[in-house]
Amino acid sequence: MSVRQVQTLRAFDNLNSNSILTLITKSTSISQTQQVHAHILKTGHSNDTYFTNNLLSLYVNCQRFTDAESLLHSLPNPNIFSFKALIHASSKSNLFSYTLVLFSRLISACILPDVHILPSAIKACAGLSAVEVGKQVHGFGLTTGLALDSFVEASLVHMYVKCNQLKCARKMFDKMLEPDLVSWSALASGYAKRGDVVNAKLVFDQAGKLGIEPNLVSWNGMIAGFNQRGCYSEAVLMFLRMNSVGFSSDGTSISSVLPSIGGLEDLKMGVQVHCYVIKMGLECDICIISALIDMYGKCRCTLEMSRVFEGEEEMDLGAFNALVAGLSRNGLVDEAFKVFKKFKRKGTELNVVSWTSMIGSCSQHGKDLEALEIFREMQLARVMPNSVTISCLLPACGNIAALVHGKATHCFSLRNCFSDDVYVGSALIDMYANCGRIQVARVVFDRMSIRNLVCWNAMTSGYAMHGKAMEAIEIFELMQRSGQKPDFISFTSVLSACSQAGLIEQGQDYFYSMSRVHGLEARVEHYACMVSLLGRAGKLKEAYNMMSTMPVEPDACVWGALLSSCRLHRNTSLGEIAACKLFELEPKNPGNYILLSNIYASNNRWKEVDRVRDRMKYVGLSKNPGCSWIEIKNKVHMLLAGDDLHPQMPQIMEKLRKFSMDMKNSGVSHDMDFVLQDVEEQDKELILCGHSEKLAVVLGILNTNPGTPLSVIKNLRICGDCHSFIKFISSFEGREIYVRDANRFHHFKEGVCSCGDYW
DNA sequence: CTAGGGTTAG
Repeated sequence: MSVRQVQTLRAFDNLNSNSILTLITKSTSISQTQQVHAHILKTGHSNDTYFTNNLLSLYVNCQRFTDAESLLHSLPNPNIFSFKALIHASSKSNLFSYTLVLFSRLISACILPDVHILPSAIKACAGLSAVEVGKQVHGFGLTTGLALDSFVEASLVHMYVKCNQLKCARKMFDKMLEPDLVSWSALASGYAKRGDVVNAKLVFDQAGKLGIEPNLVSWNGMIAGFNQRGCYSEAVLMFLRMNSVGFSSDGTSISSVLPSIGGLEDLKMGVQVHCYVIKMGLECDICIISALIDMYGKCRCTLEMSRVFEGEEEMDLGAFNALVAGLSRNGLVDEAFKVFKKFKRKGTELNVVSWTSMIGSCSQHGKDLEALEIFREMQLARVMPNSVTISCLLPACGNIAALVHGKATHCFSLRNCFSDDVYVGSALIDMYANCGRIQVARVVFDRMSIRNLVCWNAMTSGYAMHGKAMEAIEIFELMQRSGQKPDFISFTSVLSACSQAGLIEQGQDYFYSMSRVHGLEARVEHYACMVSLLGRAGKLKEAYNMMSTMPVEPDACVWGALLSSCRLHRNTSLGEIAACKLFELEPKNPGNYILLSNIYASNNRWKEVDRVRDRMKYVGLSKNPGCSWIEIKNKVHMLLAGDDLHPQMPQIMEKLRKFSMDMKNSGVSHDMDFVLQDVEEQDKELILCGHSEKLAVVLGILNTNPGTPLSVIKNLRICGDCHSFIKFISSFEGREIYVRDANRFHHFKEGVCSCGDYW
């Protein structure tokens, strides 16, 4: 003990206890508190509730909750004041569970709480989202009459808003004798946060009638609420309205409205707000900087975005995260990765958002292996992933059919209780479907307690991509019966399922119900499904006619669906029209040339096959190793199609034999053996064409043949439909396979992948 | 004892 402390203690000796307490009640120094404690013990006041309560408050002031707690325990007869300070302080320090423990101990000690303690307990319920406990406290307040206090009423409104029980909050608010500004603000912004635009506006516009004058916080709460819920235009309108009634926006208003401006991609307004920020000298506010970067990123102004970032002196993680997200949003994944690596090297402590946005950026841009690698690094860096991280990582596993990693990620989310999240659930369904495990996808789907549109769509499209049309339709119908309205994506999946199953009438009914029943205007991908639906059934003319009635110009997917159907039905005239258009739209896609040459070959028109080959060379596809193999591919196609009944089969076979000879002479192997031999050549691109089911069988053979080291194929391109692909992937039972073919997944996502489509 | 408002990842 220092000399000074001894002197202080001596000084205390000369004072009576009362004067000590009045002298240092406001003390926050722990040493002084301990000295007083020593003095109380010495002077024999330790059993005196009055003195101990005051001492307890001193410990609370010093944030020494454990010391205060042991004092509380030592008291033989605690009273309301013994609890008061601890309850208030613990609630203020967000130690909500402790607050509720203290509150229940108070009740068990038969001490009646007062109107000051109740709000703290209610605040704790709000903080814990413990609405059931909150209701009990409310009930207690009603029976004791304490709930009539305006502070208590206001805190109840707040609690119900925080617990998302807006109906209770509204009832409580309407019952208040003197509705106050704070409760009113909380209620209105609560509605906004929930996306209930109607009620938010209703309550907000009640202000005048209630004699409430909105202040800056009220306006900001509304803007932030609408922004959080994605009601971008409402947020911007609030911001404009606020300015028009003479409120000048502060940093909070700006950082809340900027993401909405970005969401609306309203660059003009974004720039205006940026100017205002500079004028008001707010450009040093880190939240505003992050929001500005985010806004410019969403408005596709990557240059301006980087300039705002570079102008910043102190490196802020939020700004860095916004920059990475902005770069990746604009397709500049490599740039994003560079920035990410630079900051990692610098030793910047990256948080979950940084890691997650980098993982998401990779998995969305075909860098799936990198996404998995970054996830591994993230764990090494001991940053705890959350449900968003998992929902970004799962598509990476699905994209490359990395079932082992997908399962590991699933286990990870089970261990960490992320699997209840709807986004994680949907991503799991998608991943299992992409890995050929549709039954597992269904189990995940069935186990979900809450389902949103994304889950239903994932399950429907999963079944559709597996060719399980009846199941896809069943899910689609179940979704509507459960009260979930379908959107564009739901229809794409169900139409694609109908097309695969040849359910023409049902598909047409769904198609027309889109606008008639659901008020959805059919998009180009829906037309592609319809063309495929009709075309597959041999109604090529009808399909072609439908294309001419489309409100939008048919794109490559629609023409591709027609060309595939033409190949299926060996229709040269329409096939030529479709191919001609496709050569214009995507001259570098070898699949279109292959399909057309298949049509010619199946009609025994070999001169035209040669012409297509020349054309391929002309557009620069001759370097494509697949190009010189076109005859073989045709041959494989014919063999697999098993088209023995083809009227010109003998001639075709003759021609094929000749091709085979040529191939042999030029050193290229032929027949079924070619498939097995060629895969042993490293780095070869292997292209397989064929009718889906037959192709799937071949791929199965190929894959299970012990002498076939499939791992040596660096580029495998399959011209088949989704059945074959799925079959291919699922035949790798227990083995890991990585498939990189962004094109295929693009088509999958669009949902127009149909029989014979090329990807 | 004095409540209500901010950025970035799906």
